[in-house]
Formats: sequence, C-alpha cells, structure tokens
Amino acid sequence: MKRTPSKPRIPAGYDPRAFPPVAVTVDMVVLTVVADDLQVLLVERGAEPFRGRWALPGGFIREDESLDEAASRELLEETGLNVAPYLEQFRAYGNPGRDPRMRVVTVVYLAFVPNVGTITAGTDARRAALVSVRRALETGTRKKLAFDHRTLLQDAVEKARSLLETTSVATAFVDSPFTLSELRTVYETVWGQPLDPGNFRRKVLSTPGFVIATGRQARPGAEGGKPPDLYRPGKMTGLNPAFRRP
Amino acid sequence: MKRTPSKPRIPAGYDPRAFPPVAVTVDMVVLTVVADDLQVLLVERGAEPFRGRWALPGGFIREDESLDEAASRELLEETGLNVAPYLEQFRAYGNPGRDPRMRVVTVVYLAFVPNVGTITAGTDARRAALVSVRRALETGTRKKLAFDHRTLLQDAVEKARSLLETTSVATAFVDSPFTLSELRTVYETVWGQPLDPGNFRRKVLSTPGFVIATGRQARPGAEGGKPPDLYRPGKMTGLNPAFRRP
DNA sequence: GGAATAGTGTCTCTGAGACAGTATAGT
DNA sequence: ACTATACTGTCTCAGAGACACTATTCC
Repeated sequence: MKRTPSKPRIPAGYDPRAFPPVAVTVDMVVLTVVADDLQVLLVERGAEPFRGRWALPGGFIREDESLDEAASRELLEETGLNVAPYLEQFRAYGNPGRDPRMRVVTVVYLAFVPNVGTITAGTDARRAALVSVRRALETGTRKKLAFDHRTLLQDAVEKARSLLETTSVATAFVDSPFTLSELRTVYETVWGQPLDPGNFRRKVLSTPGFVIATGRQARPGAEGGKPPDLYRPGKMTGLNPAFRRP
Repeated sequence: MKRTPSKPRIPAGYDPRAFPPVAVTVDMVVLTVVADDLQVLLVERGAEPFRGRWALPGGFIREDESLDEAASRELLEETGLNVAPYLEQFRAYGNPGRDPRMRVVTVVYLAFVPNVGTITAGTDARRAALVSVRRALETGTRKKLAFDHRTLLQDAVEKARSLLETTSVATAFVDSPFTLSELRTVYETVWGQPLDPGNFRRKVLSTPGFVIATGRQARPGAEGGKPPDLYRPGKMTGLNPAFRRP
C-alpha cells in the first residue's frame, strides 16, 4: 500500500495546482471564571498583521504532531499554560481572506481551566492576559480582536454554554476540591443566569459520577455561614437528561 | 492593514519552515434512510492510494472558496448531488500519517438527504453508491474504507444521532410532504430503536416549528389503513427539551 | 441574637413512557 | 365483517421550578 519511497515532501502523484499553498493553524479558546466573570486568554500580537491587537493564542501545526498535540504545545509555548483537564476541538474556520497574508485554515480548540497562575507571554506574543469575554466581544471597543477571532470567540462561548448543558465539564472550571456554590457560580457566569441553589444541588447530586463527595468541609467565608461540603470532580460524563438552561 | 502587494502566493513575512507542506481537504458524510436502513454515500477510489476501496467523497479546497463552498462543490463534482437542505461541518482530522502521501488535514461535513436519485460517479471516482452504514463499518469486511474514513464515519454517525436529539433536522431525511410515520422511521433507523407512535406524535407536534401541517392526506398504503396526514418541514429549530433517546 | 451561607423538604407542573381505545381506509 | 394503519386519550412517574424551612458558622 505504501508507494512513498523515503517519505518525499512533495509527492509524485499530485498535481501541484491541486493543493494551493495553505497553512493550517490551531487556535485556542481558553475560558475561565474569575469573580463572576467569564474570561478568555488572549495574547497581544507582536508582529504584523494586526500588530498590537488581541488575538487567540495559536500557531502553525508541525509536521509530526496531531492537531490535539499542536494545540497543547502552542498554548504552552505562548502562555506557559498546560491544559490537561479539558481540551476539545470544536470547529475549523477557513474562509479565504481571513488572514491577509495567505490562505490559512485554523482548527479551533476549546479549553476550560480553573484559577490560572501567572501567565507568561512567549514567542510572537508581546503579552498574554485574561480578558473579560464581554469586553473582548464589544463591537465599539478600540482594540478589536485580530483576524476573525471575534467570530471564533463568539462561537466558542456558545459551544461552551451548550457543553455545560449536556456534560459535566463545568468541574474543569474550578480547583479541586470545590463547593457546590463554586460550581453553581460557574454555571451562572457562563450562562449569565441565576440558578436556584437547592434545585442545582439536587440536579448535580442526582447525576451519578458528576461530583464525588470528599466528606470534608471548607472553612466558612469571612462573613460567616455554614461550612460547605467539599467535592472532587467525577469522571467526565454526559448528562441525561440534559441540564436545562433557564 | 493590508501589507500584501498584488497578492503574492508566497508571502514575505513568513518563515517557510513555519508552515510545512500541508493539504486541506473536505470530506462529506452524506447520510440517508432507505427502507429502514441508514446508508452513506461512498465513492470507489480510482487512483492510488487505496485504489478500488470505498471512501467518503471529498477533495482539496480551492484558493478562492470557503470550506462550506468546497464541500458542496466536491460533492456535486463527485456524485452529482446538490445538498442545499442540510449541510454542517462537524470536525477536522489531521493526524500525521492519515494519508500516506503527505500531511493532509481534512474538514468533515455532515449532510442529510432524502431519496437520492441516480448517482453519477465523477472525477477521481470509479463509481458512487449508497452503502449501508452497518456494512461500511464492519471490521471483518473485505473492502475496508480508505484512509481513516472508518473513524470519520463512526464519529459522524454518532454526531447525527445526537443532532436528532437536539434539533429538528430529521425532516431533512424525508421528501416533503411527509407523514409522521415516515419521520418516525428516520428516528428509529438512525437510533436503531423503536419508538412509540403516539408519544412520538405528541413530541413532534408539541414542538413549535418542527413540522407544519399541510391539511392534505396521503393515500393509504397497499394493505389499507387510515390515510395519514401530510406535513412540511418547519423552520430548522433546536428542541427544548431535547428528544430523549430510548 | 442577628446575619450570612449551606443544605433539606415539599408542593406543583410539565413532559414522557406505557398502553388502551377510537377512526378510517382497503380487502 | 376483518385487518392494517393513523390518531387520541389517559394513567403514572420522573424531573425540574418555586419556595419555605432548618442548620451551622461568624459577628
């Protein structure tokens, strides 16, 4: 079956015009919840085009790595972040003209992370920072996102909202162990809707494998209150029936 | 913002090693329901590699078209099929080695079609045909699918099952007008589970915009029976709550 | 005790599964 | 008449929303 002798970079059986120069990149939409605010990890571009504008972290895939590997590597290189817990491809964008330099098809990944520590900007990025999604999507803002990243971010956030409905992925947003209030805040922040604490509790605890009780309790907050129970993330699972958005 | 003078094919600002030779293709998973059987449109490859094996229709994207346009065009070229009703991108595959010739990243599209007429094989394909999904996925079969298309097909079918749960896309599988029995057969075939006719009816009719009553009735079948009411597809809509799979 | 947060119980309504019953065609 | 299919109604149970009530901490 293998006709390729010594792995040629330009294969013999292809008409060069059949595959015009195309670059493939991966872009990451890394979401986190900080103080009731949904934030996304952005980098400030250090090169043209769109120099000085905010962009999603990402870059070209290498020859010997899968798309998933490329996504993890690029994120690590540009922001020093390692996203083991949750990383999912969600769609590709390839309109001609989305990059003024050449035809670029990008595969977008979605990652959920809890409290991120220090973010160190790496190659090609002047700095990296967490930016409020609301701010990043504002149309009238002076620093619009680079490329078509506004569209990518919008679609990714909608996908994230949907994932909270159908899977137990919300636990990736919080550090372990966590309280159910913290987990509920994730839902309320991503969905932008308040949830009834009692009903939320019932839904989560009645879904086998969503969370695992540790038996321990946290210290109450500064203003007092009953010490809440602590939980660990369960095995990632689909919710059936889904968690209905209010 | 545009730095590119006269649209160069090899841009100046890029390190050539930064984007190794990569080709981008689109592949189509065209599903249809024929006589209680879920079938997929496949083409027999007329060229190496995998000559003579079944593959998903698809091909290289062109420089001036979007991914969506490439998908529609490739399908039309290879099979003479025009899929206006429903076409959705669902994910990209780009593992190194998935094509023995070179690095190929493919964007996979999912399409649902009703009764397909004659299928005419086009360029690069010896013939095109509808093949039972069950048969196409059999591991012990003599003609395995080309490339990693078995994985693509498996994932696409699972995606299709999920789409029936959350959207009204099932109507794309049937010719308009249709009876609720025909629509129910779509669900039963894709899910591989029988559904209660009465409860199915209640769910569909209680979802605003799922189907639209025409007021007309079909002729009863050969063995008699009450003439069923005819419906047209409504506006594509999300189902809330979702249609639960048994 | 009062405030604040965590957690429990309970009523009600919606929606879905099970399934019996009715309607209208062909033979 | 009988059969086959289409359609309707009804009972019941699970799950979710609303919301009152109890529990435990800090001040």
